[in-house]
Amino acid sequence: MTRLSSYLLPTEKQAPADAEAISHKLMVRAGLIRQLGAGLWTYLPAGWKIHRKVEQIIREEMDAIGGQELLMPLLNPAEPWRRTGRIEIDEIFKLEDRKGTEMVLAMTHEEIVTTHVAQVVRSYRDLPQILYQIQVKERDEPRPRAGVLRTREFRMKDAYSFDRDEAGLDESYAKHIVAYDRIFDRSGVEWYRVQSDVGMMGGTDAHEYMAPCAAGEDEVALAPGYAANLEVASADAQAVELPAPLPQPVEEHTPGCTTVEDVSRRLGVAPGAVLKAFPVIAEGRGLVLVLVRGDHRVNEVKLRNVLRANVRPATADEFATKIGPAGFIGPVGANAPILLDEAVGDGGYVTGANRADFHLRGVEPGRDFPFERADVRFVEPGDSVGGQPLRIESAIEIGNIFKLGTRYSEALGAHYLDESGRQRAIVMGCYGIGPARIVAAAVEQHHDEAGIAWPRAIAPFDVELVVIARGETEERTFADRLYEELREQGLDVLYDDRDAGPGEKFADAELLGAPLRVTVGKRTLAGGELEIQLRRGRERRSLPLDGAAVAVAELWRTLP
RNA sequence: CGGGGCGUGGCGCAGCCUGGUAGCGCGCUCGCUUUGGGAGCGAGAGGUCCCGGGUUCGAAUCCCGGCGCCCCGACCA
Repeated sequence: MTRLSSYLLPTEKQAPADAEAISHKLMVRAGLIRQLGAGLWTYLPAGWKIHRKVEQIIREEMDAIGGQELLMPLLNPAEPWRRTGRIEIDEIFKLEDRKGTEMVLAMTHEEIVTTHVAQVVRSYRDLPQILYQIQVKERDEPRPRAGVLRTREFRMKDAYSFDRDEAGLDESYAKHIVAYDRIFDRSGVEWYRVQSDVGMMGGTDAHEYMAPCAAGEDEVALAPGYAANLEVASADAQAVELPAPLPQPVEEHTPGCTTVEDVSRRLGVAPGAVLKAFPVIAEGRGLVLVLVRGDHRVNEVKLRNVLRANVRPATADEFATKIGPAGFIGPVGANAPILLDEAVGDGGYVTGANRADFHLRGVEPGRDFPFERADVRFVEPGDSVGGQPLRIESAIEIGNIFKLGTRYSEALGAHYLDESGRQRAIVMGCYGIGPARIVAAAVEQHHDEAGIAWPRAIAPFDVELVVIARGETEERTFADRLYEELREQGLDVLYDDRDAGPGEKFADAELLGAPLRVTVGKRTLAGGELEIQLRRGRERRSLPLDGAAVAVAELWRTLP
């Protein structure tokens, strides 16, 4: 029974002054969410309905691949977090109980689920397992932002797979791909599954699910048949025109030219014909000189993965003696290993001369300096993959899947005995989805100047029924009956029975964004036709009064 | 963590510079009128001006300290 006259749906004409993201503005204006503090949001009834619809889709698809739902405490003893070393993470909320025992608020549940599995699983016969929950997570984010997109408390579907070996993990991983593809398809958002960084934590494979939209915090590189997080994306660079080769490097006076732009202009060569020198300190390895084309940028995530070590830019002091003065450094004569980006083709380049106010022309990799080659640059729009042009879009990360391996099982003693009686570590995967981000992404992707246009599957209501009449009138009697008939058709109907004018009702209906609006007024009864508005595109249609409820239900089933 | 901005009825804002009755629009309550795209008239309710301290006869306003929130960047296991 959802009559708007008695339903808590506080809509606003004006967005909160401090809101920036569209989903933030519209979700507040539509009466779905209210803020309590930085990164802390209450879901009001209609907003919570949407969230629950998304959760239900997730449940159904997780169950379909054999996932078993459980529930683990949010409040955790610190001990398992200490055993995996993650107690050190700044984002973890830490507290003490009255006895002074250290506790943490879980930001995810690898430690806890693995602790239980370690206690319970003994034999290879107990594996594999897929366990999941939909539970609150707490993260002390340095900067919560954009409404519900990045919060300090949020619900997350987190799943964990436990397998006998890598082959088993591959199967569990593949199952999650099936489930996730279906979840995001059913939710009605546009999404891409992209390769992502596995990080330094021993993971072997990882993908993220990305929903393109302006408010996104991530960037994805997309080409037909290719999708990757910008952090790890690879592509073929556009060719660059190089000057004619020289028999040996020639020094040029370039006073004050410390940027690629300065140098390329002064020497009259394309920025891509200059080599950008980027000295870094690799943990446990020391100074490395990274070279990329002047029109490219060094990607520190790829660099870290290539060097298998944490990397930071070197300071001028750290490279002054081994290489040269800041602003004029280059590979020729550098006393440091050189990593040359794969996009640097054969030919003569301009590089720093390792002498203040001078550059070298005609420097050829190999002939003039030794190097190792690696792919360490960011891809750029206009690069290509398999001959197809690459584009870069911002996106919201709505899910991720990750092959963990044995990092947690080893730290927490999750072992089993195999067929030959040998003790082995359980091989794990973890799989997350943020339902709130699906909701926000749906708003970002599906809205217009009037408000939200929900995908049918996650809309707060299937139909909003608007009656234009006050008091006991013929229209209202008709609308009351139609309301019941629509409900009998299985539709979830919001009935705007308020004593308000038509303009206000229409505006609120379009703001809230149910896929269909049905209007009953004088005009309806006089004309013998019911007016229907499809929210997407605000297209209007008419249906005969006779059998209207059935026709509305049929129309609803055809919507995206 | 670096940079910037903002805290005044439910929402959006003015007032602050130059100290002296807290104001506007929307919303809310009551009455009458109005009813197919955010109505009209009239009468009302509602504010510790973020908090603490200081200056002053007097502080929303000036000074000091704190807190909160937002945006950009860094970070995001």
